Amino acid sequence: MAEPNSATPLTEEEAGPVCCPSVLAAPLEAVEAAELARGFSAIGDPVRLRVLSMLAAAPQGEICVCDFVIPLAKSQGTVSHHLKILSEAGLVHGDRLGKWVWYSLDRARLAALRGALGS
Amino acid sequence: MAEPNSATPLTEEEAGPVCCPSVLAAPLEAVEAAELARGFSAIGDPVRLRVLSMLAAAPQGEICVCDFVIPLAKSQGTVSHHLKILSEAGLVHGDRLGKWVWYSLDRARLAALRGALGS
DNA sequence: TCAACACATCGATAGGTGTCGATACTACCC
DNA sequence: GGGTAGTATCGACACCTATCGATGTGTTGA
Repeated sequence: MAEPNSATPLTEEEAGPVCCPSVLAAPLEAVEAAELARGFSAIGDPVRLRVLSMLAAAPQGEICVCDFVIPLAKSQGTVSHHLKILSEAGLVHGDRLGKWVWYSLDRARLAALRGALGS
Repeated sequence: MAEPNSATPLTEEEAGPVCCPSVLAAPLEAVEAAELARGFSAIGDPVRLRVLSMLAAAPQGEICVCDFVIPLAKSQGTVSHHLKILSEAGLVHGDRLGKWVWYSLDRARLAALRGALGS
């Protein structure tokens, strides 16, 4: 377990300053990797991806919880659960307006995850 | 559970042809969402993100399994497990050369996932 | 042929996750 | 204030997943 490789990886300076950790820039430290992994695992679920795509396509930019239930074919509790995960990942935000909570997409956060996957 | 919204989402034609499903293009169908979710859940793990970043930064573009074990601080069996998941997601490829298996990054596949997150 | 090494696979286990139904919380309206 | 409706949370359950150690598989070299 010693013959191959052994070339030293790029240092932080060689790879440029770390603004937003990128998978392609330099070997990720465990902490950076954990942070990014939380974001990607949030979108690593088909229901949550559909939530994001529905929000992205919503003409007025936001959708209330109740209008997710039928299209997603999930119980209201399950929908709320997924929205909470997306919210904690910073991908969506919920605004209470009367009885309803309107969720909207955080495109900047999504772009940040996208940026971590390339240049 | 009926008052808000009810604006019809964009049809497939209005949103353009579907080449590679994108989260931002149009509401994802369950099948498309499941396909994308498999890719994103593959990179939704800190160990696998570190594998990808190590491969991206490798001067010769490939790393053998044995050289992941110490940096990742995981057992050889666990490393092999993660490489299999990445391989099944099409994100890495392994080439056997003698006793060693050299893994390399599939940048096109990574770019495809990146593309699904934006334009 | 046999020993040594690299890698994959297996079995077991602890912890995480998606899901539901039920319940609690919040806001509106009569 | 009480009923109604939308949302969040809880408890329970089945399933998945990350991890390890052990074992199996394939390759090299003596």
